[in-house]
Amino acid sequence: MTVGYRQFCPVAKAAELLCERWTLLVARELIAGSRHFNELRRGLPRMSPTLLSTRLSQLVASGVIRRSAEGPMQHAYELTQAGQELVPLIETMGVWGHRWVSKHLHDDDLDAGLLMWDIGRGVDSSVLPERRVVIEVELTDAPRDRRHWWLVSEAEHVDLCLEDPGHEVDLLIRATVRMLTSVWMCRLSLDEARDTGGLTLSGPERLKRLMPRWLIGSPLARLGAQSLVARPIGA
Amino acid sequence: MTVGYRQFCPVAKAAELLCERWTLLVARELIAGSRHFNELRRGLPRMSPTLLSTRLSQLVASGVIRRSAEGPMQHAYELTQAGQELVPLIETMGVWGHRWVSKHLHDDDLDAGLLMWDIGRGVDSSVLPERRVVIEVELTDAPRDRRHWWLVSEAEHVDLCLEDPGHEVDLLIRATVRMLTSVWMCRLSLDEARDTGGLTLSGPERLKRLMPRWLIGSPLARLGAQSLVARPIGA
DNA sequence: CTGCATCCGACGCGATACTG
DNA sequence: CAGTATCGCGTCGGATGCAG
Repeated sequence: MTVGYRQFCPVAKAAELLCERWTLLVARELIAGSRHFNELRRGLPRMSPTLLSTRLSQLVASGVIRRSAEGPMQHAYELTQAGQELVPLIETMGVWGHRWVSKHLHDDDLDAGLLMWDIGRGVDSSVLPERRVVIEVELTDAPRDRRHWWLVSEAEHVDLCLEDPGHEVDLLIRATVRMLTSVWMCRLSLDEARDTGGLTLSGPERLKRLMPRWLIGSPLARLGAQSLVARPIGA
Repeated sequence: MTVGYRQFCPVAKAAELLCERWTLLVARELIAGSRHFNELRRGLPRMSPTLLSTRLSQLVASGVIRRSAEGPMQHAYELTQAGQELVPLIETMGVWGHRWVSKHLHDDDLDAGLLMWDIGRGVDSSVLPERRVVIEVELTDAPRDRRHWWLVSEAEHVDLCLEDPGHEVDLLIRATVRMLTSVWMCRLSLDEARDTGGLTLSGPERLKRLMPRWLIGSPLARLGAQSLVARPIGA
C-alpha cells in the first residue's frame, strides 16, 4: 500500500496492514502451522514467491511474525504474540465467509492440490490404527497428473503423496473435486455424499465406518458449521 | 480485484470481498450509522467518490448492503443480514488494531475533521441537560479554518458546526489534535490529559465534572480499552 | 448539495525466469 | 531450499466535470 488511510481509527490502522492482498491468507497458513517458505507456498500456490517474500518482510516489520535461523539459508517463521492474537480475527472471518460467500463455489475456486494438502494436514490421525494405513483418493475429474493421491498414516503421522508409495491400499475414496471439497467444507455429510453416489468407498467395512471420525473437515469449516447450528439461518 | 485467490477456503472467499482497499472502512461507516453517500464521505474524506461508488456497488452485488430509494436521486444504503453480521469482524479487527498497531499514531493519521465528526456522532448526549448546551472545541494546532468547532447539544441530539452558531458557549475545550485524539481513543483519561496541561477546560464546574460521562470515547476504542483491562499486556 | 462519470498518472501485483 | 530480478498490466488515487 503506497499510503495508508490517514485515519486514527484502529480498524483503519489494522486494515492498512492486514487487508493488503494475500496478507490474511499468509497469516492463515502460519496459524495452520506452516513455518517454512516453501511450506507456505504449498498453501498459497497462486501467490508469487516475490510477493510472499514481500509480505513476510512486512509482517516481520510490523511485529506479527518473527524470522529465526534454523541453519544456513534455512529460516522459520513463527507468530509473535500479536500474530497469535489474529486467531479470533481469522476465525471470525472464516465463519462469516462460510456463511455468506463460500456457499456456492465457482469451478475456479476448486483446486485438487490445495484440497489434498489441506486434508493431509487436517485429518485426525489419532483415531486411525497405529499401524500403517494407506488411503488412496481418486479425484475422478482432476487432470491425470493430479488424479491419484495417497494418504499414508502411521503412528499418528500423515504423509501425502502424489505418486504411488507402493504399499497395499487399505481404503479407496472416489469422488469429484467438488464433491470432496463439499464434504471437507462440512457442506455435505459423508453419508449424504455416499447416498447420492457422488462419493464411493472401497475397502473393509471397519475402515469405512471409521472415516467420519478422521475426515472431520477443515478446522475453519467446522467452526462455520458449528455457528450454523448455533444460529440457524433466519434466526 | 482482477481475479480472486482461487481457493475454496472461507477466509479466502471472504477476503476477496472484504479486503479490497477501503471496503472494510465503508462497512465500518455503515455500521456506525451512515446511510447516505455524502454522509459516508464525511467518514472517509480521503476516499475518492469514484471508488466509494464502486465499493458500494460491489457491496450491493454481494449482498452485504441494500440500496433503497428515499426520493428522486436520493438513496439510502443499509446493511443486510450479512452486513450486520460483519459487526463482530469489525470489532475484532478494531480491538486487535487498538492493541497492536494504533498505539503510536503518525502525524499523518491525525485529522481534525475526522476526529470532530466522530466525536459529534459518538458523544453520549443523554447525560447532558435537555436544554441547549454549546461546547466549543479549539484544536490549538489545527490549520486556522479547522481550528474552532462547536458541538450543539439539544434534546439529546448533537450537531457539529465549523462556524460559530452564535449561541453563548457553555464549555470551552482546548487541546491539540493529538491530545484530543488520545482521549477519544481511550489512550489517556480526561484527568490525565488535564493534569499534564495538554487539555484545558473553561466553564462552570458542573459541566466540567460531567464531561467524562458524555465524552466517552469512540465505540471501537472503548472495546479495545475494555480488552486491555480484561487481558493486560503480558498476561 | 447529492451522487456519481471520466481521464490520467503511479504503483502494486502477477507471471516467469533465474540465483546463492 | 529460499528467495531475487524483470517487465507488463490493471487498479487505485486525484482532479475535474456534471446532472438532478
